Amino acid sequence: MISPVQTIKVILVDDHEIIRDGIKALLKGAGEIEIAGEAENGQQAIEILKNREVDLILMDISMPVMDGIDATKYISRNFSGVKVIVLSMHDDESHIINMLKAGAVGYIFKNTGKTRLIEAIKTVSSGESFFAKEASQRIMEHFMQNKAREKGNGSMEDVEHLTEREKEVLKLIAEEYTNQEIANKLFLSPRTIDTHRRNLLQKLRVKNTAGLVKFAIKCGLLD
Amino acid sequence: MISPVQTIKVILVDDHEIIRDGIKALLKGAGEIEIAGEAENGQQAIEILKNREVDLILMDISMPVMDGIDATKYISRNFSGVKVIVLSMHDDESHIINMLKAGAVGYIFKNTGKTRLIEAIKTVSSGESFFAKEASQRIMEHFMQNKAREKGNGSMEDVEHLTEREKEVLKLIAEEYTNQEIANKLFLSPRTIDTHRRNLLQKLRVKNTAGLVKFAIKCGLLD
DNA sequence: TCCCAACTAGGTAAAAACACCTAGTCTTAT
DNA sequence: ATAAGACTAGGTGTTTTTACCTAGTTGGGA
Repeated sequence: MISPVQTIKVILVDDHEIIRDGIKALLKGAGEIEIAGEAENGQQAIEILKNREVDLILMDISMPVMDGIDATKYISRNFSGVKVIVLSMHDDESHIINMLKAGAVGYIFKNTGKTRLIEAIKTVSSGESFFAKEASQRIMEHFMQNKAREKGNGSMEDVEHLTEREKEVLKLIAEEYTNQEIANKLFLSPRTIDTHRRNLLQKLRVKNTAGLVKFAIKCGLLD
Repeated sequence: MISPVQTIKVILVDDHEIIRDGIKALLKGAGEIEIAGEAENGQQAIEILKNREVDLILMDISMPVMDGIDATKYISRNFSGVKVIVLSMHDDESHIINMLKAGAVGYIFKNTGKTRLIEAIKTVSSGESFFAKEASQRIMEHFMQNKAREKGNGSMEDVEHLTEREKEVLKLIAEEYTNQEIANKLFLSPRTIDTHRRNLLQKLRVKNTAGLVKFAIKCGLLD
């Protein structure tokens, strides 16, 4: 049986010793939390996990050798019992979302107070997730704008300027046919397809086949 | 000045009176939490918001007249200071993700204990988010597998066989870069990119750049 | 009638992609 | 210790795409 006042074994992962010391000082008073180790990068953190029993990791993002994203990705796949809380200075969406995708279940900032930090550790340790205000907001924005993008369309006006023939050619390009093959299908010269192709590149203001295909998909020219 | 022991004004939204009473009983002891109102559906909840000052809403999902998803959507857009915690019986991904998209910043279950409930209210009230264990897991699953679903297409399992480098190159190809440009970005030889490209063509069983781009979009490597 | 836009097609070149090939280094797993 | 896979990169050659030209035909509208 697990005692209800079981200590939470935490390791700190950050390449700045001063920050690690600061966190240690903050957690000194909290009786149920035990600092079970420290690491300067993701690699070292994983080494510790192999040898010690750990409940939770406070993980920085930017670190040499192995950064927090890769480390978290590895840990969440290979040590599924270990929770990762990101302890970051960055509140930009990409960092937050990347850490979420990597498997982090908490995200707090380095200016967080003692009470919040302990609250976060206990919350995550009991299976919930804990995202600080700014992190929450970014996650929300990510979800919302995703939804907005589903119906909104970027440069959709451009499709209006395409002729029927051009749309036909564009569709076949996106279906992986070469100019020669398209010419055969449409009973035209390959040079004609080439001309259509160049006009498409210009009208849609894209660089190459990749851009054409993306546009074709965006306009729903394919199934 | 706002007092540090400001009470949190909460309203309960659920179409079952018994459940509302249960919650009220649970929150009786918590001094800093005040039940500022009750509603049987989203419509009523919004009416209350127009007349009273409210900090937080405990919101059910399935309700007559106006369900929790629509209500939360409206509230998060029109009463941005009001936090919504979902109080649900459902732990399936679609409910959780839909409420997230609607703007909920907390998700707990109806079998949650008193301590957890109060913890959740305080956490959300202070600007953080609070997701119960199962909700966290579903959110993680959603992020991880993300576009990995949509299994109607035969080739989706192919993405598993791509290496990190290959996915990186594929992404850049879809972003309209040439091999030379990709090589410069990654500090590699153009021939290496060429090799990756050919391996991608083979692994994904597509004919050319168009096929690569379509695959990249299909498995969400872009955006 | 005349003009315009769409569609067609060719010349010439360069750049890029595609096709087979080999092969070294490095890490990880057995 | 060995095998396997990832990542790297080169050789050689063909096919395709991209670029910058010109230019003829057609059908519909001013």
